[in-house]
Amino acid sequence: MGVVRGAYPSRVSDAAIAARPADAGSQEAARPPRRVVAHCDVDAFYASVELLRRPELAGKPLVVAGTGPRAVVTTASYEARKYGVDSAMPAARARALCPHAIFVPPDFTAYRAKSKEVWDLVRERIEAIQQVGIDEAYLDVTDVEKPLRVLRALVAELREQTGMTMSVGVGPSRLVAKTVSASFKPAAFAALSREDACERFAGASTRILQGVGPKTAERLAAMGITTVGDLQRHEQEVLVQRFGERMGAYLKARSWFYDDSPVQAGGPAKSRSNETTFPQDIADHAELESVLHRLAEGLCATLQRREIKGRNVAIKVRLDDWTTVTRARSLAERTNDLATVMPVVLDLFRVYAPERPVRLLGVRLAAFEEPAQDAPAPLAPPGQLSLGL
DNA sequence: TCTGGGGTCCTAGGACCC
DNA sequence: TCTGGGGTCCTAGGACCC
Repeated sequence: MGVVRGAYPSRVSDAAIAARPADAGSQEAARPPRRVVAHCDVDAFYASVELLRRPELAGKPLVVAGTGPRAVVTTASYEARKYGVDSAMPAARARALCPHAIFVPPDFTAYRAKSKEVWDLVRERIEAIQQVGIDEAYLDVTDVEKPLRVLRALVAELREQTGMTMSVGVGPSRLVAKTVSASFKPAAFAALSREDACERFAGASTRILQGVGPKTAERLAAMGITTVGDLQRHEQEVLVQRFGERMGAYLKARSWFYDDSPVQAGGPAKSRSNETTFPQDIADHAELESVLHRLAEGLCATLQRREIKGRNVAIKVRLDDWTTVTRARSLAERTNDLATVMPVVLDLFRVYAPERPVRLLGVRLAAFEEPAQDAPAPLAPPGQLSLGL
């Protein structure tokens, strides 16, 4: 049952989506081709997986969260969200807000398995897919005939075969598609043009724009810009002054929902890390060093399993006052060997030698690529290029 | 009853080379 | 002797996303 959620638009037609600007004799060759992009987002993914396993919990507020004193909420069911519980909130606060909620520790193995089920099925239908995390993906359905019909069928099939409910937003860009699905979920199915999005979301907080996080929203608010409409009306010059050339232009473009970023599958990972937050801060360096050993061991095991080696070793230290420090060193050779990595980790830690209690430690390996051996040839021999004139 | 873990990208400054 | 300007590589911090 492809229910249209969110008040707008009550019905979108494939004909309207397919309509393209007349490109007859196109003098305006610069106009980018019109695209149709969908953003697909599984509703309350972790909580939904838990509900499948325990159907007796259906309709009850469910919170997936760790158990430690510093745990945060990973996902809350929509019943729990009614009480103000939301992702990334400290679990203790969630408990205070909704004491009768059922709290379940996360089971990432199960979520990964269900995620594979979901996206394998989507991939069978749609070629151009960019998965983002475990429960989201962008689809480029420009070349799909009757894209909305196909997407509706996909949503129905997904529900039938996997038990998951997917929200879908459609638009001419990833930005519009994402904003639509996020605004109308759960069980969203809606499409908006760029112009519609500009109108529809003009009164909404700047935070709904992907790319505007808490810090940027705060800086904007200090300038009197709290809504997307405020941002639309603001001089780009002023934005550029405050945020720099690039970010200023980016913010202005976002407010008018201009976005030409392509839907493209991400390449191989660029870094891997392993980090942990302690239930209580640790001041003892010997104890901290043994944690580093455990983290490096786990990281190296992962890299060995995946047959990846890195040249850049880094540690991360978060102090009790929340200051976060990173220290990194590049090696001559790529490695995933604990006997090579660990002395570097220890040296970085001992040179930094935190003077306050530590709440988090992390170890990271990066620079996986073979140093570019097939780099493009220089335009001219270096000798000629160098001191020209 | 403060703030997880795993990532990506951007910026800025310094070293070094030509 | 002093001058100018790029490149690249590297480190550190920060914002953002799921």
